[in-house]
Amino acid sequence: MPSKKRVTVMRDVAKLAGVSHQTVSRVLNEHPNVKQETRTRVLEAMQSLNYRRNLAARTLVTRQSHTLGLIGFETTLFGPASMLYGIEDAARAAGYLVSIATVRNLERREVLEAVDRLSQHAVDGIIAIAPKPAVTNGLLQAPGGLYCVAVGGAGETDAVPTVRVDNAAGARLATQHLLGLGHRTVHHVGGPHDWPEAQERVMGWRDTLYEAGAVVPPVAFDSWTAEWGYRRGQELARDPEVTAVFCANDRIALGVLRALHEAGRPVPHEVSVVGFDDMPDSGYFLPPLTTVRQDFAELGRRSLTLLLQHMADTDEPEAPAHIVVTPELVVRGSTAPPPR
Amino acid sequence: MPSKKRVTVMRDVAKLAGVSHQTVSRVLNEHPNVKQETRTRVLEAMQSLNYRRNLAARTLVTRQSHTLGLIGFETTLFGPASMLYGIEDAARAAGYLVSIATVRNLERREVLEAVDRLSQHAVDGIIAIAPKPAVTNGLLQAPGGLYCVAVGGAGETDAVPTVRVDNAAGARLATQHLLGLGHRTVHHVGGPHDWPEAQERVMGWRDTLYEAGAVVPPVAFDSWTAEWGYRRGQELARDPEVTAVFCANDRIALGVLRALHEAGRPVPHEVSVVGFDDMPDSGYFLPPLTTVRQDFAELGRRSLTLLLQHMADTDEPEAPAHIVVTPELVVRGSTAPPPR
DNA sequence: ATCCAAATTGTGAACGCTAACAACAGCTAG
DNA sequence: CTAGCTGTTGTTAGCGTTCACAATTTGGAT
Repeated sequence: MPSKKRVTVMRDVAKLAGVSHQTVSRVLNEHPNVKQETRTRVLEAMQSLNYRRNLAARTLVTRQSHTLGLIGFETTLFGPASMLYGIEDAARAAGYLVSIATVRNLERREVLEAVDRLSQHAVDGIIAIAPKPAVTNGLLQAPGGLYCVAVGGAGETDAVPTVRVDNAAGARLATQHLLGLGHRTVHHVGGPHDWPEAQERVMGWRDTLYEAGAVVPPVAFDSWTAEWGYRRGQELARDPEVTAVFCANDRIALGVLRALHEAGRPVPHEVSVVGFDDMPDSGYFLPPLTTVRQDFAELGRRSLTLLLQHMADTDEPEAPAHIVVTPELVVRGSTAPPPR
Repeated sequence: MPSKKRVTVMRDVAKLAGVSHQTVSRVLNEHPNVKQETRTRVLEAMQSLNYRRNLAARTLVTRQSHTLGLIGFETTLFGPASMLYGIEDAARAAGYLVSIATVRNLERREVLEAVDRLSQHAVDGIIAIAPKPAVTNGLLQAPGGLYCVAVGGAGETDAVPTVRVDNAAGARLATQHLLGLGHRTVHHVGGPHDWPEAQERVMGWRDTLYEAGAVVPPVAFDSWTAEWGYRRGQELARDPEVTAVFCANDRIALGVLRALHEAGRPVPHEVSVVGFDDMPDSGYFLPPLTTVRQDFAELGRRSLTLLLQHMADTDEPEAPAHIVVTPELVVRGSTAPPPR
């Protein structure tokens, strides 16, 4: 009963326009050698038949799907979500669709699985949000002819082109800002111990303290969560020597802020706090958070550009490029000179 | 010079296994009538040749891409991002890949464009994060045979299956909680005026006040941002009658919290505040936010289930299903009985 | 042994598109 | 007037699968 609805195909258009299917194809692909008159005739026919090209057929013969793969992790967080947004935006502008494959944990096996899934679907390239080396390494296993780019991790691997933020520079900015305000030293609340990004931030912070001849307090690592910041914040609040805290990200800072407040140590009058990321609402924390801004969307766009560029360089497999984006300090109300 | 790397195809596997290509196909698709022995022989051949099926060819003939489309809006926010996550997770489990098409603003034209893009890529179905009617309407224009589901909007349209949260019920929960604590009435800070979700929350709140015989204060609408909450919070803080504020979402609540704090009106001792959403860090606001929790990931999963189910019901185009998920109240530290 | 049904395998022919080449027009130059 | 170019169009042959059907084998039951 449900009539077999035949969809219009190239041949139908060709017949209506009185040309061969190949000419239709030429019009579709903007081949130069088509007479203006025929072109319009074909276009009209397409219009009136509401023709849409079958991309599967096209992919089959050209081996190009005009689809890009995105391997993501914890895409519910602000950072990754923004990168996804930036990537998708740029991809659409370049005529690509993006397909996503999320990994639940950053194991090599999962990454390989994601690469496999994407490559079966014939993606033309892959961008991986790759905060840990396992991802970058997994990428190397991608079948030949599949271009990959890693974004947002630390800069260890050389084999895959990467786009990343200079975390150490960001940490420097934060630390220098606090030292510049007159703090004797700066404490740090670390992220997860095994994340290169967290490590780089520690290094930038530590180096800055060294150079300034300041005491380097011990660091504790755990996670990226507010809960961790709260826990660690309670400990730091007990130590009257603590007047400045640099947190590995804004969520941790939020927890620290709460802990300090509850311990009766007003921010910024007694203790200054700096975060990292600049999430959308960090400016409305109590007090508004001074933080290091990463432009995630820009990171995403840059990675896409890099991927496309890499895909275009067919013959020259030159050394993979590495783009490093420098973050900037956003000063708000959570930092001030130390008391007295 | 770069040798034309021929990828292994079904015929290669067939030759190595000493069978016809069709038998290979049967093994691949788990057709029952294949002798156990041949099956293993074929599987071994696949393994040793590292064969991957070409999905484009398969799509061409079966007209099924095993890809689902997701139309998203502002995917950088926590809600949409979580839904995306839930959807992707469930989709993978069901053997589907998810392709995304973000729209920058919720206009009909943009939605149509997104549908078109996805349908050209031969997605088998579309899930739209559809907070406004324009999206749902746009979905109706999808070419025949393309199944669509809308998630997360308000429940107006009947033509498309939907999964949504009972916003009115959530607002009721919040309002009743505050009235139950002894507040004479509850003020509300609205979201964007033209979002059905924002409207539903207003209605749930208003109805509850009516039923309790409480005064219904005026509502102001603007956006979902902390900035708006801050602005509106400053106004409310000036009114000593205000002892309870229900915010259309957690971000607004964050702004309100800051405004109240700066105005010297302690929360919850003088003023109680309730949010909506339960974002990951709401429990670490100052004070920890009492809020209405929506399980976004679950919403995503449910929508995927609904879509698959809808796709399976080939013959019976029965009335579109509407799933309504009830949110729950999470009581934290931002609510207390009114002063005195 | 014989025959029928079921199980297993093989053989074209699509699917809708692009690539490669052939064919034909119109034009310029000799 | 003809050779040779350029611009435009048509023809044929895949791309790698699955589908429909035919062919073959197998396994009882007669």
